[in-house]
Amino acid sequence: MKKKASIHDIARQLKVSATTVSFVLNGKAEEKRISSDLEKRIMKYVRETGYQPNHVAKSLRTGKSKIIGMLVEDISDPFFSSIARVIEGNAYKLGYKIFYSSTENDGEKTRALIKVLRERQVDGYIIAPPPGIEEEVKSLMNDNLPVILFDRYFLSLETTNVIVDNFGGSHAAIKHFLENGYKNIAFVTLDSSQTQMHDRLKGYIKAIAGNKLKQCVCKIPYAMKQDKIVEAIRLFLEKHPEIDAVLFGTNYLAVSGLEALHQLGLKIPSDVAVIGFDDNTHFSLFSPAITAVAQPVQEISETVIKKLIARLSGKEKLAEKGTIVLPVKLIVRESSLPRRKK
Amino acid sequence: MKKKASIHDIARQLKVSATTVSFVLNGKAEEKRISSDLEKRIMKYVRETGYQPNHVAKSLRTGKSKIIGMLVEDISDPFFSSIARVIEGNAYKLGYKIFYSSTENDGEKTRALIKVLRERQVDGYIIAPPPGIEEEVKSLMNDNLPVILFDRYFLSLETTNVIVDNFGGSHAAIKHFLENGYKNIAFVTLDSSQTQMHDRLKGYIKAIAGNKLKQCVCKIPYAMKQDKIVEAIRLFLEKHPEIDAVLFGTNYLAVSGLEALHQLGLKIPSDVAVIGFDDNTHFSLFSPAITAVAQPVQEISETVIKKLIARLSGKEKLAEKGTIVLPVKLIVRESSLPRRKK
DNA sequence: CACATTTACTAAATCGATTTAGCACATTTA
DNA sequence: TAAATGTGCTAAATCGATTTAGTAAATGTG
Repeated sequence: MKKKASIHDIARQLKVSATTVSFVLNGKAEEKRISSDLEKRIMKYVRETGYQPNHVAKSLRTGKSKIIGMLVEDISDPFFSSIARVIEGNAYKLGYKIFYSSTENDGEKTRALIKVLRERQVDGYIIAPPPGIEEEVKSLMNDNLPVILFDRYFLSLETTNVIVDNFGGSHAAIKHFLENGYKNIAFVTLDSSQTQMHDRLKGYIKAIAGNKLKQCVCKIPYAMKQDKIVEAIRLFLEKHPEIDAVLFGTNYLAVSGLEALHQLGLKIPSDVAVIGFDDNTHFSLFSPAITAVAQPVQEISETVIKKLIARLSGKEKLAEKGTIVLPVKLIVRESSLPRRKK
Repeated sequence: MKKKASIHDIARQLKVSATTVSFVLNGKAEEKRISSDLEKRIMKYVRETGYQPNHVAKSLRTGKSKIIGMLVEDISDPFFSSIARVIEGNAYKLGYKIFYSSTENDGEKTRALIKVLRERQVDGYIIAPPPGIEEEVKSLMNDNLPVILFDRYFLSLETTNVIVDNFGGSHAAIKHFLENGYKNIAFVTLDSSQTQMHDRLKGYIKAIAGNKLKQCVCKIPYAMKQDKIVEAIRLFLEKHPEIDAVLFGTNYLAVSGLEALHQLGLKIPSDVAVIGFDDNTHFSLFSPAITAVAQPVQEISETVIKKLIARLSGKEKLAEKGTIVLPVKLIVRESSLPRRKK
């Protein structure tokens, strides 16, 4: 295992100074008045030896890392992983790498992750924050580090946020149920006060209240295991036999809910109609195919990275703080169509 | 934005040397005979000021980063993302962070990613390699860097590999079809010579040949878009109306295949029975539920991280090279049950 | 009491880059 | 011809940690 050549080794071999090599390598040959003759000689040698600068040393000196830290709730959730994927691709083109990790919506773990990212001098942060990390986010901003929050945010902080129209999404879903003749509409959501869930709940309540119907909300505790969720939803449905339609607040609640309906032998949509908040590649393959409020993954990703890069490159105009709300789209499939008469 | 305190600042404040502070911070106080009095004083001060060592500087000096680089084909594929998730969790407990990225099975992109990881001095590599990066992997090994390959590997390299019994998996799937009365069994796979696909194909061929049946293989080119795949499978099925059962070589081929069957109005399993290689959280919710060859995600993840940590901590015994083959499990659901008589 | 050993601590080198300040020589200007 | 300007390059400081090779004082030994 021979150890890697440093810029000094290069300099020694070529009988020039490390300074000169550094200038050439950073494209400052002209600016620093290095003769194009020497420049070529250095470039040639570097190319031939395959010299790779040590970026750790570079980061130490410059304080920059060309790395963006990204914290999502769960990288194995298709919503987050597809966003991560698009962001990674775009960042890559701009010379940035993405370093992502799952928070599991756990404040403690997230604090530790932010600490690690700071230690590594990442240049910017993209976070779908769990509850209770306001202080850490504020501290990042105090130190003038670029932070973009997405999916949810903190009302108490003046950050740059990229979210979707959660209120409008669930409101439209309920309206769609009503138009198709459903009247006893339940909302199965998380017991969470995070903005995205809060807004979805408000959209539901507004639509229900506006039509003088009865609210019926099932709140699933956070971090419950999949099989427990199925059980909880089953019990909820058994307790409320009048329910003829259900809006599920998240992707995985919908999946668990479908399982619960299956266990109860309830047919979709003739017994109970279903809509999921957040679409899923597979919803169209279910039978019946599941209606969903689709979030614009591509647009979310592009907006997030655009905002972050604007901050990183000092384009203050584009980088203004505030909340960007992207539209959602109700994708109507079989699971919410009018019921056949029994 | 005040700049962060360095170890020298701490030392200056306490009127001791940076050396001493470093020793204390690294738990070497006793070994280096720092009086427990001074040790406490330093620890107290560090705690109170919230001093955070600069890990970039630390990495530069020690050559270690406590970061593991992980390259998967596609982080939004549930197979890879769930493995990433488990590995991340385990590594975290051992003081390592995971830095993962998607290769898109593209050699060029992967080479670039490996380069970045090397520049950042990651301590170890976990790679699901795309074709054609033998040289890079060899180079990592030459430099004595720990590398674990998983999901697929290179026959030409003596690496540590963690894979599943691909041959056995598809062999068992075909056997299951035969036992349920299917005779014209097709295999829809990728046009790839990577080991995992190769072995799955061999398992199919062996089972078919052993029973004197006719082979019928459909090879989908790599990197084809989802809708094109659906079309290709549809054409394949139309061209071979005799097919009464299909084994799909990967998760996403199965999903596309189901869509193709749907478009052709073919019923599962009465017209065509189906098995997917690689299970999916949603397969049990499809109707009919889809039979699948399930890979032991948890076990793969644990084996990978165990092997890597063994190498990192110098436990040579545990860290021996070679290929670990984990068993797969055929999860029988409705899509492969005996057909009702027409 | 002289010498060896132990204790408690530190100065300075090092990792590999970037960057500031400036040197020596050539050329232009007044 | 002396001063000013331009050209081409480099020495040394710096980023913030770790680590080697010590030193001075206290204690132990015969």
